[in-house]
Amino acid sequence: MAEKTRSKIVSIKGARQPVTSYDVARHAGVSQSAVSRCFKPGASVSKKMRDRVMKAAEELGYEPNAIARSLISGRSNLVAIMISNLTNLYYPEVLAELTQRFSEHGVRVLLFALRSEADANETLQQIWPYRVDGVIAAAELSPEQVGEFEKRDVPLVFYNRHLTGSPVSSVCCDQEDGARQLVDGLFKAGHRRFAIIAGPPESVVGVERKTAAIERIEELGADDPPILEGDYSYESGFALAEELMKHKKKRPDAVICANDVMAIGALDAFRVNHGLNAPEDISVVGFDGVGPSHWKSYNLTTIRQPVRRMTEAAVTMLMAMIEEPGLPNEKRVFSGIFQAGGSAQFETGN
Amino acid sequence: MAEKTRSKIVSIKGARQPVTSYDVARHAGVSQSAVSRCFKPGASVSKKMRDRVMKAAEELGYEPNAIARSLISGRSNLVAIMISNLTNLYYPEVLAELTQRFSEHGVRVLLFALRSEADANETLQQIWPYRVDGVIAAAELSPEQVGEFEKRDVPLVFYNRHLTGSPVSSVCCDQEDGARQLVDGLFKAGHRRFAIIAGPPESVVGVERKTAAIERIEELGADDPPILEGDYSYESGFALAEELMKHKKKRPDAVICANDVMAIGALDAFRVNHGLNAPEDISVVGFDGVGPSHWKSYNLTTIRQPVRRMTEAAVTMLMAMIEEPGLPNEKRVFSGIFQAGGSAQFETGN
DNA sequence: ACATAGATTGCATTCGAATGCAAGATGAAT
DNA sequence: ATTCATCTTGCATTCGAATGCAATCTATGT
Repeated sequence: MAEKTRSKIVSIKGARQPVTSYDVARHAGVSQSAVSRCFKPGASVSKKMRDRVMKAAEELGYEPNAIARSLISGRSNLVAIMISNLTNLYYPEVLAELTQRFSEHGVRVLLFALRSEADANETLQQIWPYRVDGVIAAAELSPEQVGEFEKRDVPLVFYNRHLTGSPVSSVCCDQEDGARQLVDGLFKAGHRRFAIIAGPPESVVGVERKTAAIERIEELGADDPPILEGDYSYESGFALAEELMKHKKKRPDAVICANDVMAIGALDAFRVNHGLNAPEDISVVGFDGVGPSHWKSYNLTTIRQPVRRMTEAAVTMLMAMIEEPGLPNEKRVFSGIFQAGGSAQFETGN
Repeated sequence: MAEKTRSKIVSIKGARQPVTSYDVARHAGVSQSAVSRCFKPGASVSKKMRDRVMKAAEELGYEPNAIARSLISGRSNLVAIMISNLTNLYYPEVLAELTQRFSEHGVRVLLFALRSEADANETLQQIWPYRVDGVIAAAELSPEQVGEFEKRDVPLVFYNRHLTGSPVSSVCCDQEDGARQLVDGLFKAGHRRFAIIAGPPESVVGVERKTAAIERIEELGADDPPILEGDYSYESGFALAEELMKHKKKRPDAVICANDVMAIGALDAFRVNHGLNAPEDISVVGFDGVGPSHWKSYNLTTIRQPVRRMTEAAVTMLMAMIEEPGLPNEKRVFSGIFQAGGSAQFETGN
C-alpha cells in the first residue's frame, strides 16, 4: 500500500478530534516513527526534527494516546491501589500521598476501594485486565491471592500489612515496638490495670499491636488485661469502653486502643457517660496519629505513623521493582513516633 | 501469510504468561474472533462454542487485555475522579462511594488528588492521554478548562461545584437552602448576634453558604455578622473562633461555620480557651455531616449532605452521558438534611 | 427433499504508537 | 577528496482484541 489513506471521519460539528501521530507526521512532513520518537524522552532525534514535530503537534492539538502506547510497549504506567476501608480516617492521607508521589513518576493510579476484605478476589479480577505495572495493597490478601501476583509477575507492595511467613515486599510501621512504647510509658506513670480495645481479628496490624501490648504487660508483671475486640470505628470504641465499665469495682486505669478513632470513642464514653476525665481519672492511648488526635477535646497520646516516609518508601520500592524486574523482595519497617498528648498519664523512658 | 506464527518467548522459568486470545483460539481450535465474541456480552455465539472457548480460556488462564480492547473499541472503561483536597474529611466517603458504584458499572477509576486548585491544568494533561470515558470533578475548573472537555467530547460532571453561568452537568447539595435553614433555626431559638466562619474565597460552595447565610440574616433583620475566612481546617476554625473572642463585649451568640471541621475547631476554642460550652453559652453549627460531627464531644448541629444519593446521581449521570453522547447537560441539586445536635440552641420550623 | 431466513463462524482489517533494522545524512579524521 | 563511524530517519511490523463482511451452518416450513 503506497500510502495508508487514513480516512478520518471528520464530524460535521468539527468537534471530535482524535489527532494521531500520523496526522502530526503528515502535517510536519515526516514519518510517524519520527513523531513517536519526539515524544519519547531520550530518543535519538535532531533538534530540527523535534522543533518541527512539536510545532505540528501543537498546531493540531496532538496528545499521545497512552492506551496505544501501553499496548505496544507493555508498560501501562498504571498502578492499582487497593484500600480496604477508605473511610478509616487514616487512609485518605495515605492515599493522597501515594497518588501524588506516583504522579511525579509519571504513573497514574487506579483506585480500588474494597467494601470488605472479602472483595479482594473480585477486585483482583478487575485489576488484571488493565495490565497494571504494580500494586500497592493496603488490604489483606491470602497466600493464594499473593500467588496470583507472582504468577503474573506483577510487583506487589503491602502497605501496613504483610503475610507472615511470606517474603512479599512491604512497608510497615513497627506495630510491636509502638505498642511496647505505649505500655512502658503507662507503666512508668504508675498504671497497673490495663485494658485493651483491640482491632478486628482479621486485621494483621491490629493483632500485632494487641499481642505486643499483652506480652509487654505480662513482662512487666501487671495483671492480664481484659481484651475487647472492636472494628476500628468510633462507635465500637465507645461501646467497648462502656463494656469495660460494667464491672465498676475493678475498672482499668489505662486503656490501650488499637487505633485513634476507637480511643476517641472510648474517651467520649468515659467522659460523657461516666464523668471520667483523662488523664486524671483514666488514661487512654491510641495508635496512628490521625488528624483528629490533635483536636483539643481529645489531645491524644498516641503513636504516630510516619506516613510521608512510609508512602515515599512504598512508591520508591514499587517503582524500583517495576523498573528492574528481578529485584528481590524487601520489607521496610518504620518506627512509630511517640506523640505526647493529654489523654494519658505517661512517662517517656530514657 | 498462511499462519501467523506468533513466536511467544516462553520464559525458561515458565512464569510469564501473556496469554492472548490467539492462544485460546488455537487451544480451542477456533478463530480469534470467536474468542473475542465469547467475551463480549450479547454477541452472537452458540452455546457449544462458548463452552469450548471458556474451557480453553480457563485452562490457559486467559484474561482479556483491557488495553487492547480499549484501543480498538474506543472505550477505555476508565473514568477520572479529580479531588482537590482529599484530606478534607468529607471526601473519603464520597470517593469510596463513587468508586464502588462505578465498579458496578464495569468502570474503573483513575484517581487524581490535586495538591491545590492550581494543579488542575497539569492534572488535565495527565488525564487526556488515557482517553477516559468521563470525569467527575470535585475541584474547581476554569471556563477554559471546561472548554477542553467540550473540545474532546469528554463527559464531565461536577460534584459539589459548578461554573456559574455555564451549563455543565453537576450534582450539588443545595448550599443556599441549607444555610438558610441554619440561620432560621438559630434565629427562632432567639439568636440575634451571628458570626460567620466562612470557607476560602476560591471555594464556590463556601461562598454560596456564606452569601445565603448573610442574606438570610439580613432578611430577618439581625445585625450584619462579622465574617472570617478559614480554609476548612480544624486549625483555622479554632483560630477564627479565637479571633471572634477578641472583642469580648459583643461576642456573637451563634456561629455559623462553612463546614463541620471548622465548627469543631471553633467549639474547642470556645470551650477550652474560654470556658464557653455549647449550646448553653454559645451556639455553633456546621455543614456537611461528616463522621466526627456525631462524636459525643461535639454532637454537631449541622446540615448533612446526602452523599449516597448524590454519588449515585453523579455516577448515573456520567454513565448516561457516556452511553448516549448527545445527551444534554443536567444539574441536579439535593437538599441537605438537617441534623439535630447539641451544639446549638435551635428550633426547627413547622 | 428443498428452499430460505436466521444464526454462527472465520477472514482480514483496524485501533495508535513503539521499535528493530537498514538506508541515508552528517561529521571527523586522514 | 575519501573513508569510516556516528547520528537521524523512515519502513515495516507489532502489541491484542474488536468488528464488518462474507461464507457456512442450522432450522424451519412446505
